[in-house]
Amino acid sequence: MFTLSEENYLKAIFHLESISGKGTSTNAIAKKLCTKASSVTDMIKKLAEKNLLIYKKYQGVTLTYIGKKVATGIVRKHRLWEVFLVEKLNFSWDEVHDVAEQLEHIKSPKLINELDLFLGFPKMDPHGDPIPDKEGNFKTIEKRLLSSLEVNQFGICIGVNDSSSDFLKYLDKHTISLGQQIRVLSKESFDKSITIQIHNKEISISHKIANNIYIQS
Amino acid sequence: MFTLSEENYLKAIFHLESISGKGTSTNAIAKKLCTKASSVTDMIKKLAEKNLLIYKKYQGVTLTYIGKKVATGIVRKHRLWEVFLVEKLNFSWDEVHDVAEQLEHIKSPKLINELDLFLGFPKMDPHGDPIPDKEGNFKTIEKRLLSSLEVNQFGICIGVNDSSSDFLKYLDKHTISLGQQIRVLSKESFDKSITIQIHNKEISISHKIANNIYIQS
DNA sequence: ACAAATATTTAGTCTAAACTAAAAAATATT
DNA sequence: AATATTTTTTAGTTTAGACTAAATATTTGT
Repeated sequence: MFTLSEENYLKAIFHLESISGKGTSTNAIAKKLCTKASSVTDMIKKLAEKNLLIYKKYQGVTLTYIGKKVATGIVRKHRLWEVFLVEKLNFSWDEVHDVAEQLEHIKSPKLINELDLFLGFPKMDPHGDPIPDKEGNFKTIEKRLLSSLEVNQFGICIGVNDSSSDFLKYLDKHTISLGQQIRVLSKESFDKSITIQIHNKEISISHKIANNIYIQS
Repeated sequence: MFTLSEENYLKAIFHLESISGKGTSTNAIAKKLCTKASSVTDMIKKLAEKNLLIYKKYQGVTLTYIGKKVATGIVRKHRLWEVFLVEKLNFSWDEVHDVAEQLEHIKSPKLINELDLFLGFPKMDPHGDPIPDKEGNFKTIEKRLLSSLEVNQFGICIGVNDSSSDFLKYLDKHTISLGQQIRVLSKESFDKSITIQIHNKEISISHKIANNIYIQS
């Protein structure tokens, strides 16, 4: 159906679109995929030919309905495999990403639907991201960044913005995980670092960390 | 480490070698992979460069120790994934091959070893083929073709030589499966077809069928 | 042993997907 | 508005892995 490369472009564009809510620039795609803008131009022409996205020179791209379907299909596979790895194969949440990047390209509708059944139709992956259903539909739940909480406010950690191994290991070290209650004790205006209470312990985290943790409040 | 194409060549050569016990000709590889001899020549030069096989012009190839290790690694992955598909995801034995062909190329030592553990270290895949262990070792059990049995001899079906969906569906239709006892009732010299008894039923099967069923007797 | 048939290799071409360097368009700055 | 900067595109290369057609080895048949 689609090549590995085509699928990776569609997924990247889908993510960029869902963050910005707008069309996506050539440069943004290049950055996301660690490639060059000229390579992106080539590929988006090809994807436009196949009606997966709308492209007008110098004006970036927008996924078509079909393009979005394909992209959510890949996201669905990625997230279901992550659940499988954590729940069945003893992977920790910082180990799943690279393997899931490979598994998401396996082509077999039966495989992924049976996997979904086997896992009990999970709604979230190990990082708190929603798993699209067979039709590609998923609800994005209300969430805000920990960095946006005011002093003395609190909320439940429900997701992370960065799924890199380094970041997730940092969270593990400080016993921050999904479902945990976090209260903001103080905010430092100088470097925007904040002190939080978690598990009855107080810890200080940088703005960058707080900016990658999602909270439901 | 290795490309998809390189892995497919190594696996094909490994299979051809283990059938013939000898080195493998360019043409045989081309046939197995449905490609052209000239493409094979190109690739085996590359694999020889990487010390995965020994190649002398016009003399075919033989896998090196390393080449065999890589090949058995792929076979191990293929067969473990087949077990997973059948035991956990409700696949039938005629549905697993194509998906396993994709899954066998996923690169993650942890993934495959955890899968092995999750499945309880199976020794056989759904077609009766042995699964290499972590080190690539596996025992090939004594087996003979059903077609080689004499009249009134019997044995247990322990494997198949052809894993194509068509063949396996044929076996399902005639209730032939692994572990079944089969007795040869008569052999027709005209077309080499044989009549067998299985499940207290008598059925007649062609030589080609009998030649693709392995028996332990 | 020699011709015929078959197998293998070489040489050159094609495609997908990347790249660099240069040109062109869009945006920002003064 | 004119210039500078940034973004995007074009044009031309590169690499892996396939291909065809032609050349060369090897094997087979008489």
